[in-house]
Amino acid sequence: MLSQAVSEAFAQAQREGEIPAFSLPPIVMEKPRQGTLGDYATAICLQVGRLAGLAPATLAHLIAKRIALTGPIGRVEVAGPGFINITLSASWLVRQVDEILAAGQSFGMVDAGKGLRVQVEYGSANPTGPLHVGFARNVVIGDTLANILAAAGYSVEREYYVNDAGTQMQLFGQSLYARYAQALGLDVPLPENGYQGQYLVEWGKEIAATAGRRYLDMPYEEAVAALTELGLKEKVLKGVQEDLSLLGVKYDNWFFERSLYASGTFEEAMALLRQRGYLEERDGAIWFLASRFGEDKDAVVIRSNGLPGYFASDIAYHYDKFVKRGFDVVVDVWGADHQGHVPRMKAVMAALGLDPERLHIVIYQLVTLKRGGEIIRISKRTGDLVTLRELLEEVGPDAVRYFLLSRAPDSQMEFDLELAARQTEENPVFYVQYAHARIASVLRLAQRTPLQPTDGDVSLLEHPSELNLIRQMIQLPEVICDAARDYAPHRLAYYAYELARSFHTFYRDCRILSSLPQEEALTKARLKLTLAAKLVLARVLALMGMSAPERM
RNA sequence: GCCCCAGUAGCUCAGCAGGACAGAGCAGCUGCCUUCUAAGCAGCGGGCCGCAGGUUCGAAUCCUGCCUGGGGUACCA
Repeated sequence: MLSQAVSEAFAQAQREGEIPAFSLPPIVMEKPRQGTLGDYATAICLQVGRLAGLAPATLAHLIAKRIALTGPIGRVEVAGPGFINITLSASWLVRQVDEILAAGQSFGMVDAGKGLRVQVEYGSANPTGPLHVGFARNVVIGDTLANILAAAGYSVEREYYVNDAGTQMQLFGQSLYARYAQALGLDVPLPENGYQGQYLVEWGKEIAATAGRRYLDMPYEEAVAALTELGLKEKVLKGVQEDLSLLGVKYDNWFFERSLYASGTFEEAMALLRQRGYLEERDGAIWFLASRFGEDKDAVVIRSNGLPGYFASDIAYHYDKFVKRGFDVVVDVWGADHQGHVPRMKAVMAALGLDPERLHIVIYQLVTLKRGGEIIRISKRTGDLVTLRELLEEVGPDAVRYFLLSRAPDSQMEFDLELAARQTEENPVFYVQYAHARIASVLRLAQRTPLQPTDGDVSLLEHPSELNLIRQMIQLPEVICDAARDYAPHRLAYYAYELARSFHTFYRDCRILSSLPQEEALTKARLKLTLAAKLVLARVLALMGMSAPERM
C-alpha cells in the first residue's frame, strides 16, 4: 500500500527527530487530474505542516526522501505547495498483467466486506400488474449493487419482497374479479380506485376461458381471495420473473409479506415494541412513537379498522431480516417517492434495539420518461404506462442497464426511449462492448498463428499506451471498493468507459499482430496484454449485468 | 410551512470523507481506413461549478440564507 509507505516515512522522520511526534491522520492517496503529476498524490504534508512546525513543502521533501523506491513505487516527487507525487514503476506495472491473468475471474475481488452477511432487497413493488419502466432503475441499481458487494467480499443475498397483503392487493383482486365477471357478460363495475389497465381485461378473459363460471358460484369474498391468489401467482409474478430474467436480474429469495402474519413474526415484532414502550393506542389505532426518536410525527401501525398498514409490515419485515435471519447489514433500494419513510424505518431500528447504521437505504430519484423529447406521463392505476417488457423489446437489456447505471442514483434522469434505442455511435453502450468485440477479433486472428498469448514476456511492454492500459486495468479493485463503500453502482459504468478508451488508444498506437519474425516476442507480449484487457473488460461488464460480445 | 434530492460546457451527466490550471459523452468544426473490427483514433472551440455570504493556507466539494426544478409531508404503498 502506498499510503503505508508514506506513513512509514513519517514514522522514520519522527524517530530520527527531524519532525516532532504527532499522530498522523489517515493518509489519502488520490489520482491527480493531470497525468504528468504522477499516478498518485497525497496532500498529507499540507494538512499536517502546522503540526510538524514546518512549511508544507519542506516537510514534503523530508518525507519524500524517506519513501523507499520498492515495489510499485517508481518515482517520488514533491510538487506545488507540498504535494507528494508518486509514479508507479514500469517494471511493476507490466508484472500486473501476469497477476491479472493469474487471478482470472477473481481479479478485482477485494475483502472489504470481510464476509459480513448483507442482504440487498430491491424491486419490491405492488404486484398488481406488469412491471413499469420506472421500476427498471430500481432493479438495475439493486442487482448491480449486489454484484459489487459480492465482489467486495460481502456474503450477499438478493431478495424480492412481494407485497401480497394489504389494501392494494385487495383492490387488485376486486378489479380482477370485475374484469373476469365482465368477460362472462356480467355488469360488474371496477371498484373505486380499482386498477384500470388493459392487462386486467385480458387476464379476466383468460381466466373466464379456462375456469368458466366457477368463481361466480362462490361467495364474493371467497372468489376475490381465490382470484387474488391466482392473479398474483399465475399472472403477475410469472410476468415479473420473465421480465427480470430478460434484464438479467437475479434473486436468491422471494419473500412474501403475508408470511409475516402467518408465521407469527408480525406479533413477535409488535410484542417487542410494546414491551419496550414504543406503541400506543390513540383514536382507535395503534401508533409507533417515532417522535421519541426525533421524528415530527408518530406513525400509525395498525389502523382503526384493525388492519395493519404497510408500515406494520415493514417493521415486521425488518425485524425478520435482522433478528430472525441475522443479516449484519441490509440494503433497501427505494424510489424517491418513499424517502419520507426512511427516518421512520431508522427509528424502528433504534426502537428494536438495533443499530440504525446497519440498515442502508439507497434512494434513487425517479425517472422521467421521454420519447423524442416529449414527456410520457405514467400512472399504473389508469393503466397508462410503458411496461418494462416494451422497453426491453425496444431498447434491449444491455442498453437499458448501461443507461440506467450511467447516472448516480441521486440524480434525476431522463430516459429518452428513442435515444436509448438508437444503435449508433451516439450510444456509449456500444463503445464499451465494441472494445471487447475488437479484442475478441484480434485474439481470433492470433489463433491462426503459432503464437500463444500466454507465452508473452511482459517486460517487453513499454509503450506509454501499453502502460496506460495497464494502469487502467489495475484500477478495478479500487473501483469495486469505492462503489461498495458509497453504494455507487454508476462508478462501474464510468470505469468501463475509461477502460475501453484506454484499449482503443492502445489499439491505435500499438500494432498487436505483426508478421515480422523480429517482432514475434513483442507480438506475444501484446497478445498477453490484450488477453488480460479482455478479462478485465468482461469482468466489469459482468458486474454491470451486461453481455460481453465476441463480435459486433 | 416543514423534510429529502438536485442545480457544473448548447444538451445529458461525472467529480463533492476540501487540495495543484474544472472533466467525459453527445452535438459543432479539422484531420485519419492498401495490414489486427472507423460502433474506432487524434485535434479544435465551448464554463462567474444556481446566487450571496461564511469557515480554511486552500471550496464545485463543508456551513448559513435565498432562488429554481423534482419528490415527500395520509389510519395509500
